[in-house]
Amino acid sequence: MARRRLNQTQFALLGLLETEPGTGYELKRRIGQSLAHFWQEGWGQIYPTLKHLEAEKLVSRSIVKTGKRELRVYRITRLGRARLSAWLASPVSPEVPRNELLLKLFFSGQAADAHSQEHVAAFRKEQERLLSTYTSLESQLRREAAGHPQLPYWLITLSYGRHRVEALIAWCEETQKKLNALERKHEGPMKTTS
Amino acid sequence: MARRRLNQTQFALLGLLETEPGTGYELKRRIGQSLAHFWQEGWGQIYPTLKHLEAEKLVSRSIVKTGKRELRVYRITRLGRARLSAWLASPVSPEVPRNELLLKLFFSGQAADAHSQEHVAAFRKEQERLLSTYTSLESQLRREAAGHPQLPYWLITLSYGRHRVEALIAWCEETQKKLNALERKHEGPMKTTS
DNA sequence: TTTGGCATGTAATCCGTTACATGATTAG
DNA sequence: CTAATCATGTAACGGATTACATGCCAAA
Repeated sequence: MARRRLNQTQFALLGLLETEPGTGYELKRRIGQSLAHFWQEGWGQIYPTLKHLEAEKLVSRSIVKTGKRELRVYRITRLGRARLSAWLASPVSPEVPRNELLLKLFFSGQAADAHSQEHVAAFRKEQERLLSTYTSLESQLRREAAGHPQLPYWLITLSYGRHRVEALIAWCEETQKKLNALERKHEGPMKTTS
Repeated sequence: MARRRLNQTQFALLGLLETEPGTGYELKRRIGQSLAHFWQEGWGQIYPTLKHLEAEKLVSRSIVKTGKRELRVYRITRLGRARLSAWLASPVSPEVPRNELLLKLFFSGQAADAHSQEHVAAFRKEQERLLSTYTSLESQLRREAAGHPQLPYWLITLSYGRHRVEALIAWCEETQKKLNALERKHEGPMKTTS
């Protein structure tokens, strides 16, 4: 019986299907549009998970013929809705994600730290890029989805990203100063030779 | 030849061994003490990875007998140091971690959202707990490791955590207000019936 | 003497990513 | 005509977590 967990992914798909039925391909596109900054799925997850959800009667599949092509359109079932809301009600499991940047900085004190500066600079650039996409996404949402009942929730997730990246950019600023000072300290003590 | 990746974990171990040799068990303890807020490892990773590192001559193992017991003490080799600094120099790979809380909030607009408030409150509590451990950890570090050459780097990683949780607490505050307003809007329109 | 911490590992499972494989339709 | 996009999957790999299994040693 395998007792597969198929964690998380199945709920992402159920949640998307609750809004509107769709094909696997379309679900992937919708993830890219709406959840991209905090969720990702690959084909290798989506199709097997849909198959699994169907086997458990959490979604149903109907074949839609457009010309010669068969589209497999999935829609959530009553059972699926129940499963989804049970998950929505269950507590969020705490996470301690691994952070490669911090691991490198942590160790860079003992080795050549010539690269910490680059790592922080690259990270900062990435966060600044994120900030600008959040900003434009937000104004786009307010324009195009004004009055949509779910808009407030979408803005909440965007705001999370914004708070986060703003804080991390401030940390970069601070860290870059610290690293510069450390570098000067390594060179400084021998005063002006040239 | 298998071409195993053994990503990340091996570098965490090499980095720790660079500071000081140790047993697998001890490495786990050191991770818990110093990297805990951005890194975790389980037994199932540590022991096989040490074995693998030894096979690749990146660490060496020596048996230390204390009474009847044999301790396997690992130390980093010259080759291991080279591998470590190559990794430290390599760019940090960007990550888009999945965020269960945001996924739940995103979907909660369409289902019973009675639980969003609880989720945010629990998350806030967790962040506040983290903030206080960061604060006490920082003063402890400044006291007990004053003058240690790596101290500035340790403080940098702590500061990351602090910036992050402070921003997320602010987001919680904002979000809780929004959710309260939404709830009132659902009840409000029918004015005072009782 | 028994409990808790030290110490070392294996096995199973879960899950995500990536590569592979295929073919239809549509826009240029 | 041909490139991009729509569309659906499978297979292999990588690696993290969790459970399982074992036994020493010190302190209460």
